[in-house]
Amino acid sequence: MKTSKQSILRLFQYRDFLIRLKNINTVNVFSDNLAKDIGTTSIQVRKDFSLFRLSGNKKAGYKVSNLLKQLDELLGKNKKQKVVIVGAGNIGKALMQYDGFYKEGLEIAALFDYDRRKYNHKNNPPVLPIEDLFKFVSSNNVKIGIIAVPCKAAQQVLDLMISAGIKGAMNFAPIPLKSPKNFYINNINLRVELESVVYYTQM
Amino acid sequence: MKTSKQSILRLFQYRDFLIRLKNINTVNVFSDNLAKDIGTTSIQVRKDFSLFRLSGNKKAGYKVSNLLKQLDELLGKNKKQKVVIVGAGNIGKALMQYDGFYKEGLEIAALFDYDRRKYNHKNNPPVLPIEDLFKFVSSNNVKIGIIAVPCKAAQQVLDLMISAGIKGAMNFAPIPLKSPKNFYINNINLRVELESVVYYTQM
DNA sequence: ATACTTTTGTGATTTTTTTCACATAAAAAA
DNA sequence: TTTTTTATGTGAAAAAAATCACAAAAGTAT
Repeated sequence: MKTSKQSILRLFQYRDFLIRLKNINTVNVFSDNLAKDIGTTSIQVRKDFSLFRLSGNKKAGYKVSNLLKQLDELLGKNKKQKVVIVGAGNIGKALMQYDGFYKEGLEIAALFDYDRRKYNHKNNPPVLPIEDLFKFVSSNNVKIGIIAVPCKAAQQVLDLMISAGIKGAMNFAPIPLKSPKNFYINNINLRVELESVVYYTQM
Repeated sequence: MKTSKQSILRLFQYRDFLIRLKNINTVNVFSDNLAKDIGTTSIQVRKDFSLFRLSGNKKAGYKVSNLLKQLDELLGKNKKQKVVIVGAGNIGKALMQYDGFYKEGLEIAALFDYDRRKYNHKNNPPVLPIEDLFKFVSSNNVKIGIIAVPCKAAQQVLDLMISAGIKGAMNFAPIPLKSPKNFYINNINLRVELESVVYYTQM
């Protein structure tokens, strides 16, 4: 099958919209509606679906619940995934408190920090000492990590995650990290993102 | 000139690395070093430079300070840019406290919120009532905004920003927003980013 | 029942982005 | 000095992604 990174990202966005539609009891949706919502064209939407063998009904569009079910299957959204966050600063806390994750099968299982003043074993999720990460990750079979620590600690945190058995991470430290080929890392550099807004605004 | 969105984003990343190199007094850099750092190839780096007429020295690579100067010019990093954040929650505060912006000519001029308990006129940057946004933006000539409010308020905030004269925004609300063609909006959907990590980890 | 309209689905085409291949220059070595 | 080695720079080629063009199906109108 000929897939692409771009279309997979869009599938997640379509799914997001479909969930919103389902919540307001919308039954049918057209490729054009999906396109408008995520800011692309209906041709792109249908092409994406075509690549993944997702089909609708001529003239009648797509059934929201049906399409959603197929996307869930395709994107592996039927299994719950545990996630750990390292760094209980503002970004870590923002992600911890974001209740949208849980609905999407993403469970923030725990936060970890170097600063003992931030420990909170009774919170849900708990904030634990970084020393506990290795044990927690292996005994809870966690595969996903989020790095929300300052630059200088980021590589060290990633190495620890890898050694503990984590397979993919989202990194907020604005510095590229080294990881093995079979490890997937998604670098989110908010400064660069903001800088690019400035750039395009000046165009 | 044949440019591309992708290469512009990379130029910002190269620049990031060059700043780090300059800070440790590195004088020369090779395309291969730049490539390794941002996770691409040296061919890509040279191609990017070629597109923007950035040149180095055969066999001796590039002069860090010289390249940085050229990138600053190219990316419009010589002018200071004021930025306002709407939403003084965790994400808003995380961005406010991130001191990396200031060094990059990005000044968080003020935060705005609907919740009066969050107001703090004496803080730097101040946290002001949303009602003050229009006046603040127009009198301070702010062109960039950051939307860090819940979904339901996001479109309203964007409309307000647009009416006040803001030209580009970074949006953290996980819902696509409508804006005119001449407005640049960078949607950051952290949930989708995390979901894609999970997806690629399962591959 | 037939024509018309709307929407999906996809091969073909175009555009964009990345990679290749190699000419060219400069430094280092012989 | 001449050769070799190591980088850059870029047109050409390949790959990836987006768009086009149009067939096909299904609903609506006549």
